[in-house]
Amino acid sequence: MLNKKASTQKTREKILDTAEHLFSIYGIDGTSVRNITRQAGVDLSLVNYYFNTKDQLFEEVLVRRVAKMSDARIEQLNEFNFNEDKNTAIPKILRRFIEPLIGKNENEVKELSNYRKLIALVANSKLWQDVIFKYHYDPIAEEYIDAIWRLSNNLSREDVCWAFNFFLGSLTNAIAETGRVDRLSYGDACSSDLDTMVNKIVAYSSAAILHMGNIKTTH
Amino acid sequence: MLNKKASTQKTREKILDTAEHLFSIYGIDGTSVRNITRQAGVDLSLVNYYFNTKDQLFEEVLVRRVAKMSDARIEQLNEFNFNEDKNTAIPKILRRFIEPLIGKNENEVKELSNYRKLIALVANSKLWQDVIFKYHYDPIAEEYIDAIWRLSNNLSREDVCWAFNFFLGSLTNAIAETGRVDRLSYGDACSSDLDTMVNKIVAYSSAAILHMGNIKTTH
DNA sequence: GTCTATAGCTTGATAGAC
DNA sequence: GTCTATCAAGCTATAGAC
Repeated sequence: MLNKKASTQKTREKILDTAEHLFSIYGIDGTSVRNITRQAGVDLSLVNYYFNTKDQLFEEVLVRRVAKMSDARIEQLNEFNFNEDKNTAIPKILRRFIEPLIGKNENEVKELSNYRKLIALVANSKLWQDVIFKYHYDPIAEEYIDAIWRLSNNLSREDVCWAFNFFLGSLTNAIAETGRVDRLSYGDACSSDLDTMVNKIVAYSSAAILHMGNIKTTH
Repeated sequence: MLNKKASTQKTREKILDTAEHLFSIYGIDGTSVRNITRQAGVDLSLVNYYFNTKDQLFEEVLVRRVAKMSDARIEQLNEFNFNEDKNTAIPKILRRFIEPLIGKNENEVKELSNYRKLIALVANSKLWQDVIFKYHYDPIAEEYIDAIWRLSNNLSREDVCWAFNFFLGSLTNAIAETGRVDRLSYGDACSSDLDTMVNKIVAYSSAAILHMGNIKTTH
C-alpha cells in the first residue's frame, strides 16, 4: 500500500508525463484536461488539485525539465577547453550544447522524447517567447554565443547571434522528428535516428559557423 | 453597390485574411471561428457557408498561397545556370528558394507576412506533415535537393537531404520572427529585418553545405 | 487525496427567415 | 448572400461528500 506522499508523487507525475505527451503532439490548445486525465487514468479534478489551472500544469511540465538541462549545459561549458584549435573546438561545443537535450543513455533519450517535441512545437511561436525562452533558455544561450564568439575569431558578435539562431532553428526542427527528412531522402535518412542526426547537425552547423564569413552573398 | 460575385469575393477574402492572421499567432486550435468572424466583421455562419468547416477554412488559407509559391520556385530553378562555380551557385540557389516566401516588393512582403508565420508554426509539428508538406511542399523540395546535390560534388544525396532539412529548420524559425535573435544580440540583430536575415541565412547555409564534408565530428 | 456532480461558459455547426 | 436564433457537445474549474 502506498502512503500519501508516494501516491501524490505517482499521480502528479502520471499527469505531468501524460500532459507532456499530449501537449507535444496536439499543442496546448489542442489538448484538453479531460484527455490528459482520461489517458493518465486519474480523476479530472486532480489536475486542478495539483496544478490549479491548465496553464500552470503546462508551466510545471516545462520547469520539471529545464533546470537539469541548464545545469548540464553550464557544466559542459565550465569544463570546456578553449585553447583547442577552433576547427575541432566548434564541433565540440555544439555537441555539448545538444547532448543534454538528447540524453546520455537509452533511458534518458526516451524520457526526454516528448519534451523535445514540445520544445520544438513552441520554438517557432512568438506567444511563448516570454514565458519559456526569455527566462529559461536565453541566459544559457548567451553563454554559448559568447563562447562561440571567442572561438571564431573572424565573426562579429551579431553574426554569431544570427548563426546560433539558425543553428537553434535546425535543432528544434530536427528534434520534432517530423519524418520529413525520411520522405525527402526516400528512406536513406531517418529523423528518429538521433545519433546520426546529431553527427550531421554538428558537421553542418560547424561548417556554417567556421566558413560563413567567407561566403559572397551578392545576387 | 457590389454585385453578388464581388461581394462573395470580398467576404471570402476577408475571412481568409483574418483567419490567416489569427491562425499564425494563436494556432488553429487557439483560434475560434467566432474570433475570426468578429475580427473580420462578418457573420459567424458565413464561415460555414463559404468553407463548410473550420478545417476546410484552414486548408483554403494554405492552398491560396501554395500554388504561386511552388510555381515561382520551379521557375527560378528552370532559369538557373548550373555551369557556374559552386561557391557562387549554392548561395544563389538558396536565395532563389527563399525569395518567393518573402516577396519581391514591400507590398508582397507584407501580404505574405502572416502566411510565413503560419508555415513556421506548423513546420515543427508532425500533425500537419501529410496535410501540408507531403503534397504541397515536398515535390519542390526534392527538386532543390537534386539541384544542390548536382552542384555540391562531394556530398551523398543523403547528406544533402540532412543539409536541406537543417536549412529549412533555420528558415522556418527565422520567418517566425520570434524576436529571439533581437534579445540574444542585445538589439544588434532584428528578426523582422528580413533583408538582412536572408543575407545571413544564405551565407550561413551555403557555408554549411559547401564545407560540411570536411568537418570531423568525433567527440 | 480521490471521487461525484455540476456550474458556467465557449465551441463548431445548422435551420430557417429574409 | 446574410442574418438571427439555437442546438448539442465540449471545455475549465469548483463545491462538497468520503
